[in-house]
Amino acid sequence: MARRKPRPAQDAARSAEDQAATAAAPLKRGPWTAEEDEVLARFVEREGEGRWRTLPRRAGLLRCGKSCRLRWMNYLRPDIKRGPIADDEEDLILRLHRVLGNRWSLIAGRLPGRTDNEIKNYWNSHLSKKLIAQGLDPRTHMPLAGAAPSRKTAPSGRSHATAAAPAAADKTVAAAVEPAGPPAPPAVQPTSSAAAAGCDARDSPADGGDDDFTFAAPMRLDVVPGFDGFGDQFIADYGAAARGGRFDDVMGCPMVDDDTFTSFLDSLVSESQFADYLAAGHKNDQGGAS
DNA sequence: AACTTAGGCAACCGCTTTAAA
DNA sequence: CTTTAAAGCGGTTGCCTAAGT
Repeated sequence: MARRKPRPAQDAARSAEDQAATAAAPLKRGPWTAEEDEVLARFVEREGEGRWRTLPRRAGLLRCGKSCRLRWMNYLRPDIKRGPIADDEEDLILRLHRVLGNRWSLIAGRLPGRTDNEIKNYWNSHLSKKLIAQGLDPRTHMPLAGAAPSRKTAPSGRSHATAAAPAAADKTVAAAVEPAGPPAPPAVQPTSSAAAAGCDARDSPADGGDDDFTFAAPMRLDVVPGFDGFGDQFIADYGAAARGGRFDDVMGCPMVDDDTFTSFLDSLVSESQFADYLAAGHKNDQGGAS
């Protein structure tokens, strides 16, 4: 692989606020040192998370706030789980990805101690290749051979450069998947401008979690084993949601609410839990979630 | 042993959303 | 209502290193 040239000095690309926040101090980039880690960890433990923009100045770090937040979230947080992804975690990632697509933060939210970045990297470097080796399209989880050619799915609906320039880590995947031709529609094809504009599964910072959910992207619930009926309703709901609404206000009908969806995600932890979930009567949730 | 290639992963970037002013 | 700050997200980049030649 041709090694990429080091990035040019990108201070010009830094946001104005970042520059202002650091008051002309040259920002340090690249890998964090142990000393920086210690300063940041101590500061966050003392002052708490938040106010990332001004944190570097207050903590005496020559980093931008974004960098500090990322370092804390992905590496320094005390609840980060170290070590390789276990088999059951891998299985759960696969299940969740099959339903959620590239919503790494949502997937990470179901794997305690794992970060979205870690899962994203693991997916790109391991799992996508594993699926390809199994003859499955890593984006749709559908068979590659004989399957309708897959769309360059951009689940978030705002994949700026993705379609034109696949990530380096994804080049193999793209090469393996792309030649098939024109894309296939996702299971739920959003058609409205709202969907096209990218209603996102982004969590609200205020609620701090993944229990506040809107959709724009393909949801592959039809490929979830044992998803007859219940899945149809989910898909219908998601389709409606994707067309601009939320679960509880789409078309004026009682829809699957956020708690139900959260419950469903929880059920993906294992086949047995999923079976329990269905057995517990959630098939009826479509009529009116509690 | 020297060099090249490819994989893994940490870090960065651009963008969007939300809340506060 | 508008503007701005803060936070978060997914995609992308590039460094490091193991494996291959």
